Amino acid sequence: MPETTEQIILNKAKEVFMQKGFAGARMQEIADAAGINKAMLHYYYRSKEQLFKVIVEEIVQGLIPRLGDALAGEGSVVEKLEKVIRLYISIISETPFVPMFLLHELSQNRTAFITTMKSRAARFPNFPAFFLQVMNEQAEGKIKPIQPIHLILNVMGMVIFPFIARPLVINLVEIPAEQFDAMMKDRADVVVEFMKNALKP
Amino acid sequence: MPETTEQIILNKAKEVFMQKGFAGARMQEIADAAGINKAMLHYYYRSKEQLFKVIVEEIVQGLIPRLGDALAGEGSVVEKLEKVIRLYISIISETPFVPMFLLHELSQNRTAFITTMKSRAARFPNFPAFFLQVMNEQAEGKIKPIQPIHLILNVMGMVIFPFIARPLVINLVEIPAEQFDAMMKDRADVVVEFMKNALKP
DNA sequence: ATTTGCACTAACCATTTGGTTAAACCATTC
DNA sequence: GAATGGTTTAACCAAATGGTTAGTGCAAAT
Repeated sequence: MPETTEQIILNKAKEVFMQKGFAGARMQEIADAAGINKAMLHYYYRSKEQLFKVIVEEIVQGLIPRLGDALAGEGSVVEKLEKVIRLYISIISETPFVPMFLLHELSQNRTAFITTMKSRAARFPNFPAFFLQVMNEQAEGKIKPIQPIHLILNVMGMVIFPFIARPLVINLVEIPAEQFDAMMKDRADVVVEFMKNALKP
Repeated sequence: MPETTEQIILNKAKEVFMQKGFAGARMQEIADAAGINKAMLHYYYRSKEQLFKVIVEEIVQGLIPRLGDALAGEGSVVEKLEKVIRLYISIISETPFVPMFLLHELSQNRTAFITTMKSRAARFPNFPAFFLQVMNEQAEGKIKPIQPIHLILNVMGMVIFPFIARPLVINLVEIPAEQFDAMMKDRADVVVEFMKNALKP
């Protein structure tokens, strides 16, 4: 069964929005990519803003809950962080434009965008509980002392940065794309080990 | 002595471009911010593209050489990385939009932009030499084994990520801006220690 | 005093861009 | 087979946007 026009539009729009951002995306380009008339975009999704919103909701929907799951379950801090690292690197590997897209749009402070994200991210990972666990394990001497927020910034930074810095590494450090991508296969293992070493008391 | 109009334009354009990106920036907005007629922008800088180019050149100029210096001098791997961490966190703290701006524009693959960056970043930090040093110290057992490229991705990720994720943390994790910024004051110390622990053999 | 040349503005222009409309197409229903 | 209703298109529209132009103001040079 072939995709419905509505679906085709959504998929193509996702590609264009993710690579160009809201400001850089053109309705005409989306229509061309979808192989349909520009009027169809408005027929199904009313406006650029609206289409954008639907896409953001979809993306966030598929991203936040899984992070929540990884942090909420059983396991030590190190075990949970390992889960988060492996999970996110594997997700992002399949949709490498997502991080830059979300972070860039977030940095624009478009209230509509932030509202949309908030509504979809309501059940945002249970950070407070995780922060407590970090402090407890530190008190017990199981891991080196570090403020929880810094810890997750460190981990998320190591996980996400390579994906958004890929063009920088490839174009300016001039490492060939294939070599870079090959290297990224080991990335999860490397980050997990780095994190474990850094936390070992 | 008051700033020249040319300078005012450049400064205001820098603000607008850095916060909105090339696609999101409007010539009219720059003109308004500079308190002058839109025609002046073209009088001094010919076109949006041209103005953009000048700004990128300025930004890159003030960024790359200093990284080169930090990596080129004397000192062990850990000492050099500590220098890089402290240097970049202090630079970015004063111009927090720069990383997102550069990374986002880079991700757009606008050839003009990449060419401009390349020409200004020609003397890019002497990475090969640093990579060698890393491998030597590993062979001597001075630091834990890790592929050099992963090591710098880890460090740069920890340094840069917090700045580009600031809106995410503030808006979605709902940590107040002041609290976040206060925390960032310790950031360099935290990252340095994390890195040292992770590399300690 | 007149000319010269740079700085500057108001008004304008052409193109792009998001969005609309009226009509055509086409399968299903009556 | 005519009517119905959702889908699609070509053509169009108004606003926004990057860029231009003709001319004004004004200080320094002649």
